[in-house]
Amino acid sequence: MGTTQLETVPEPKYWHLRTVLSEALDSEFTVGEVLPNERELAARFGVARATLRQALEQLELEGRLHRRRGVGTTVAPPRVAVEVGPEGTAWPGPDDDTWQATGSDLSAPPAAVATALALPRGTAVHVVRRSRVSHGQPVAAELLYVPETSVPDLPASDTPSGAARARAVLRELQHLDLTARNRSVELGSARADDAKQLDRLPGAPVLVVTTHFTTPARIAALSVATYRADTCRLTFGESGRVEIAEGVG
Amino acid sequence: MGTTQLETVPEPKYWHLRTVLSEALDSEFTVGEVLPNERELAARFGVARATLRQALEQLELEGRLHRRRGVGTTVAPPRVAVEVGPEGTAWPGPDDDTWQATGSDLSAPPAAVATALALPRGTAVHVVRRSRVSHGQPVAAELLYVPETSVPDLPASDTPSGAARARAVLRELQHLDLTARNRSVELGSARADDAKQLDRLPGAPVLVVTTHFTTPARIAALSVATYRADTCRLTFGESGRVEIAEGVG
DNA sequence: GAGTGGTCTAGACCACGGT
DNA sequence: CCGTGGTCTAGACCACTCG
Repeated sequence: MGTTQLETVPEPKYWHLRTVLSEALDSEFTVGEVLPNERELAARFGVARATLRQALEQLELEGRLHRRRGVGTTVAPPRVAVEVGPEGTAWPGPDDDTWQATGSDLSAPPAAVATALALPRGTAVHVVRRSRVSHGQPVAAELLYVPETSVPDLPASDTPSGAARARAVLRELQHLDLTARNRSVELGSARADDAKQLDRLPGAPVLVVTTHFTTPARIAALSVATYRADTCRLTFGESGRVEIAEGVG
Repeated sequence: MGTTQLETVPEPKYWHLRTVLSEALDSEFTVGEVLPNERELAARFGVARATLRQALEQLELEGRLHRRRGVGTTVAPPRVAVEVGPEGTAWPGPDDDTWQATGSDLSAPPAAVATALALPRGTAVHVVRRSRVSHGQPVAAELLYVPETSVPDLPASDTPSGAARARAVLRELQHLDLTARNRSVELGSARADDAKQLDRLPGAPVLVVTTHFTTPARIAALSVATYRADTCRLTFGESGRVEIAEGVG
């Protein structure tokens, strides 16, 4: 009878740990500070290392921690606000300040892309690779798919691939009366090449932003941009100025 | 000398497994089909169950699988396109078809919310809880924070909390000339209450959509909506019609 | 080479859904 | 009740960074 509500719902250990660590981060650590190593933390909390790691993974997913092999675990700065809409920064012009073209070639896109562009499977398109940097850190890798019919006046290039070719394609695109439509965001995991470009391991969580660029007549290009989910907050309003996060205080 | 490129970069097992399983899902399984259980799959691939689970977690993160304790692992349908912008569905009116008010009270918001609303810490605000359903499945849980000054004419209620009170607050909000601004999307993990509402476990990955609603004069309300990251694709264009995903074929 | 996080193993037990 | 996925353990070894 005298049961005084003893642990109605026994929370998983890793979840409780996450909470405890989260509060410790708020009150006892500063941005950039290095945490004790995993083996020590596990011992200190009396759990197996795997359990401790499960808690750290959560916090990394939430953008609170930054873990690097061979280095250690550090307290992450607040997420960077990255403007992706409505029609602003992601615009496919040659190097603005945020996007930098890294390469381009002419090849067959994935089947799903061909479908979206209403092209027969296996049709080659221009594939432009760009990378986005913010505050000195790489935040996004983009693949821009441009059907040949969208850039009929592209000059024959002596460099079959590379940044120069990419810029040439982007210049041609600017001649079109483009409208960005059907932007969508979903969670994904970084493929090996994206991961390398974003300085992460394969499988790292990313936010995939898909954008259709249309002319009045047809779909002129398709952009698939993968943003680091741990460090980025994607903003769509007219400014990303208003801050929500603020490490308590 | 005669080294013929033997595994230049030994891929992690779980990543390779993810790829193999992903291809198997494309070619040998149909949506809704139940996979063999984890112990069997692990044995079949000759790996420990933990490793197999790491691969399954990746696929679940990518929205390819659906795992339920006590039931099994099934092939997930393609992600649902959920419209969240620019000014459409997420509008805080009383029950439209997509949002359903579930409750409301007057209480002090988290410090970060108070800051964003430019209120002194500890100031009580109306907190309206809503839930969003799509295709019969819960996809989002929202907390809408409304300062008392935004709804001065709210009638005194005999029900101090509950759906009726929530609808009353939402009705009052409609009297204002609201504009949605500074919408942002970031990755988060579901807190215990959100998780329950979304039929997931605590810590499940979610897409957190933060929206500021402003009048010409000031910030009138703040919405924090958490969407299931595994089942949703958030769309911002004028329609979510154009499909990108299509299980190869 | 020393120290870090990343991967992997082989087991155990628990919580939940259906029968 | 049984079978499922979820949690947890105690170890081992690997890949990486840095002094």
